Amino acid sequence: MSKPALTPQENNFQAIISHAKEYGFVFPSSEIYDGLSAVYDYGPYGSELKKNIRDYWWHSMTQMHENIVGIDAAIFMHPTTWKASGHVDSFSDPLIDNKDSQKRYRVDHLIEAKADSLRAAGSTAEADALIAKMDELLGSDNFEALQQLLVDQKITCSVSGTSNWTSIRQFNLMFDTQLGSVAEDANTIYLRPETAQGIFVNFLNVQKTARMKVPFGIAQTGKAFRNEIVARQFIFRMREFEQMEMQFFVRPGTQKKWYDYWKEARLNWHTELGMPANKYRFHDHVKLAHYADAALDIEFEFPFGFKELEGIHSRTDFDLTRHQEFSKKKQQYFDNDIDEATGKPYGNYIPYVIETSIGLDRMFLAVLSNAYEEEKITKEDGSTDERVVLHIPAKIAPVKLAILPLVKKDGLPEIARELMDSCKGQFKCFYEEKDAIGKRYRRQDAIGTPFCVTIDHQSKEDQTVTIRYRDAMTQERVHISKVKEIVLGAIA
RNA sequence: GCGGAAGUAGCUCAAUUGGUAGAGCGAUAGCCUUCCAAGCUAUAGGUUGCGGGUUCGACCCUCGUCUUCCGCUCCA
Repeated sequence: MSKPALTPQENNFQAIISHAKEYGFVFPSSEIYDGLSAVYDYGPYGSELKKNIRDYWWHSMTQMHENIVGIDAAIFMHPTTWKASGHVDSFSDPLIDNKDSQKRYRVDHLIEAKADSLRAAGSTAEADALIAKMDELLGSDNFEALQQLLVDQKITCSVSGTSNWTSIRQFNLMFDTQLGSVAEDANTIYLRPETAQGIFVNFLNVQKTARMKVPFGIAQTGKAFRNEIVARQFIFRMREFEQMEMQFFVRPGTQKKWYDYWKEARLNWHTELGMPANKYRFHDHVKLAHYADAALDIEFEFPFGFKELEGIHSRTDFDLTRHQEFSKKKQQYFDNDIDEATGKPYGNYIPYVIETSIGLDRMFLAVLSNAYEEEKITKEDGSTDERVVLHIPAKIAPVKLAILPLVKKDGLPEIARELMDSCKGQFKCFYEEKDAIGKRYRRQDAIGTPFCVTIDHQSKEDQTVTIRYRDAMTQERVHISKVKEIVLGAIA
């Protein structure tokens, strides 16, 4: 009868989602029309935080690495892009319905289940043959034979017990739409399911115009779209999401070295931001995607467990080679560096690629869930109180500084306004003179503002103000001219 | 997609056997002038998720639907 008690973590996740909505970080999309499943909008503070995370990433990639440049490719791409990338063929699942029970299954799962039961019965060889047959038919898109396989193997629906199946259909995870003016047979175009291909098709444009030499990287942030069958867990898995990707082009044979380099470099990016190292771990892929010779996830401990936050993939020369085949345009690079083994230049080759790909929305959720705390505090008189505080790293906090005159008369607002005007051109500030000072501090805690400055009567005498620190709740008196310096020092 | 639970003001919750919706907090404006959510006054805010049905009458009963959460499933 009673619903199962929530674990502290689940409870905390609920609280984070509520907090995100109540304080203007994340709203359900089109909420007045009951929302749209797995689509969310970012509010005033959420959009600032998201932008700051994106900027921090962009800065670390394109400014801190002299050999990485950025691009901003269109979401729409030529349809052949997705044939070359393999998404048209493999980014889809073969589905089948049982006509009696109306249940829908993935065909490969049905067959794998059958193979498992064969193994359990000791018929290992038969099971292996079945799987091999399935892989062959899937690979050749031979759905009729695949369906016949279901019948031959007497695979039935677990609900109805019958094998009264519909025909097999492909469910593609890419969204498609129409583009008016292209040829009849190609007028379906897709919303990109990943941003990477925009980089690959521009490989030579970028290499030539920016005069890049291997090894070099191309960085990009932008929206991607996947028609997930089930999308859940707040902004963790959305149908429309934003990626921050960097493709690093290297000399063939050196990919392992760079894979290891980026594995460490990317983890460092997280910890340098102030995220706790113990909430991260690597997860090596056992089953590799069609394009990779090595792959791992950087997982983060979200309130619902360790989940993928970022991927590091060694994509080999798969993508560029495929684009070369499909476009009939050479995608090779001429390397003038001398190969010590031969004494001659390395010459023409298609570079290998190391990809780092992080979900911006997932990073947002990682930051938010890590920052959220319902903190018990003991007041000076010994009584206890609670505050909700977001310990967002100062660098990416939506608002850096709140400027609060203690009272709204006696000339204090004038001094506060002057400070506001001198700071707001350099970082995001918030001015407020309403309500008791304690209440204003709490409101800033709730949105993660790292610094509050209060102007009081003493400020008029000696030009000092109190600066109050979010995490420790301590404050100190400093000259008003030092405020900007302190904030800039913390967010640089 | 399947199973379970839930939807009343921005939030947390009330509302008798079915009798036409209230409070606290929050918000806004004002007073007070105060260093960690103080106090006082006023104001705004709801076709009870949406659509049918039963009824003289529905937040309440019933059917459908949407959304969210939990479990399974899915996530190259």
